[in-house]
Amino acid sequence: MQYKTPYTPPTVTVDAVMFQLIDNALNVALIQRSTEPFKGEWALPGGYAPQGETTLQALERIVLHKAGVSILNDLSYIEQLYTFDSVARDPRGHAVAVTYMGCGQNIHPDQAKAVVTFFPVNNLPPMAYDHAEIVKYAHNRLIAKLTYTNAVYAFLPQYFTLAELQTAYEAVFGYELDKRNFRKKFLSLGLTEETDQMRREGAHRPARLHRFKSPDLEVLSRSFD
Amino acid sequence: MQYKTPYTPPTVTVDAVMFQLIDNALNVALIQRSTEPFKGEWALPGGYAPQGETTLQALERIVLHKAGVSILNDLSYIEQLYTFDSVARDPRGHAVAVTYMGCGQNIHPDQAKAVVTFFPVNNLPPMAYDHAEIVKYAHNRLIAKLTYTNAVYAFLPQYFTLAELQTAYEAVFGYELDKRNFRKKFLSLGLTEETDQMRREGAHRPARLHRFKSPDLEVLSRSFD
DNA sequence: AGGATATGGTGTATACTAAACACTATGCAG
DNA sequence: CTGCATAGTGTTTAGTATACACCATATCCT
Repeated sequence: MQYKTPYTPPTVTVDAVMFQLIDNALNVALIQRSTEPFKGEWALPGGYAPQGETTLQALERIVLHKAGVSILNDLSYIEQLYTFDSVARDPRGHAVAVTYMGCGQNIHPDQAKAVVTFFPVNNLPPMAYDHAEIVKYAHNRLIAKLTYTNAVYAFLPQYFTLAELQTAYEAVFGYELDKRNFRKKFLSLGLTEETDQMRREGAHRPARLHRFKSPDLEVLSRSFD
Repeated sequence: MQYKTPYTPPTVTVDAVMFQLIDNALNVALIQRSTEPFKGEWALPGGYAPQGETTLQALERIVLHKAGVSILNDLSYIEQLYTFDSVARDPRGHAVAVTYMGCGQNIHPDQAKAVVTFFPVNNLPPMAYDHAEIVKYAHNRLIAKLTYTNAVYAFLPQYFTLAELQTAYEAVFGYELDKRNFRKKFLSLGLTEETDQMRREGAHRPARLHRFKSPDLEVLSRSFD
């Protein structure tokens, strides 16, 4: 298609919403901006996506550089979230932000560059741009994902107890579940299997460790909760 | 963030997947490309999104120009679908495509520019780029939307029969529903109300017309089918 | 006028899923 | 050996989903 004026694309940026459980609470990774605009404020890690790289490739490079986290290696699950493009969202001018959401169970920032800080989703600091809105959107998507897929696996280590599993759901959903009903329903999905290992810790009965049969994302036939 | 080389954004394009029911079948609006690449092939209406316009504004302008359809006026529902950005998807070079999906019940292309053609989703022609994949993705999203929201309204006129309503669900889902169970379940959602109007057509008992109480998209508490 | 036709409209029985709810089991610490 | 802290387990009841068949009624035709 021809334009009278030469075609100028908008700025394209990428941002990552990275979730992790810390102390049984759902947390998000933020960085403190070192430059204007919003210098000193908290923001999602992200940056400019140039020609020739996919947005996911750009995000991997940028988040590794700015936050010391490899979204490909440190996250167990990642998906595109939404593309935010209101003209006013960036004070420097029109920017189209392609956002991604992911979850990990043990995000280890490279200590040399570890400027990333985790905040509980229900106790977030004021954030730059429209990033508070993006985090909220991501949280809603995450709740949906946990109800119709096996995505919880992304928060858990390979071997885990049923109590840990339930806690992961509760942290994401934001409310408590009944232990007996939870186990009955979850186990009936057949996603996991018992192992012969137990976890012994503290002055109480040890817990059996379970693991997922498949490491891949599956859509459930009967959705969960 | 600083780059050694000046920042060059990728090309940003927009595409629309517009659904409509025709003869009780789900159809998609396509146009025949008039220029290379893929000249003569069928494609989703779309084009370049420039700096300074939101992607939705750009889409409205482009689809009106190329297909004679106003997505804002002719569609009852529109939402962002996904952003496709594999580097290889456009033979001219890296393009990021922000796609939208919408539904209408009476899409009237401006006849002077009416180069848009509707194809049934289960009998699509070969399509340019990755557009076949995009349509499939949109169809899956649409099925999901109809199960957990009241989005069917977008396919129906203001006054409709329960048979038409059921047909809309069947056309999107791709399978038939039981009439009695359908009515029981749907009516229990309380989204619609009876009117005192009837539709008389053909040699049989007339059907009562219903209408939606609210014209807005709502997420259902108990999802449908 | 009355019968054929074509679609509109309705109910019940059964199976399954969801929700509420409390006690025993077991390893460790003291 | 007792206390403690978490692990682990079943039943009852209510609600939702599924399967399934017949009567109602306006029109058309003869």
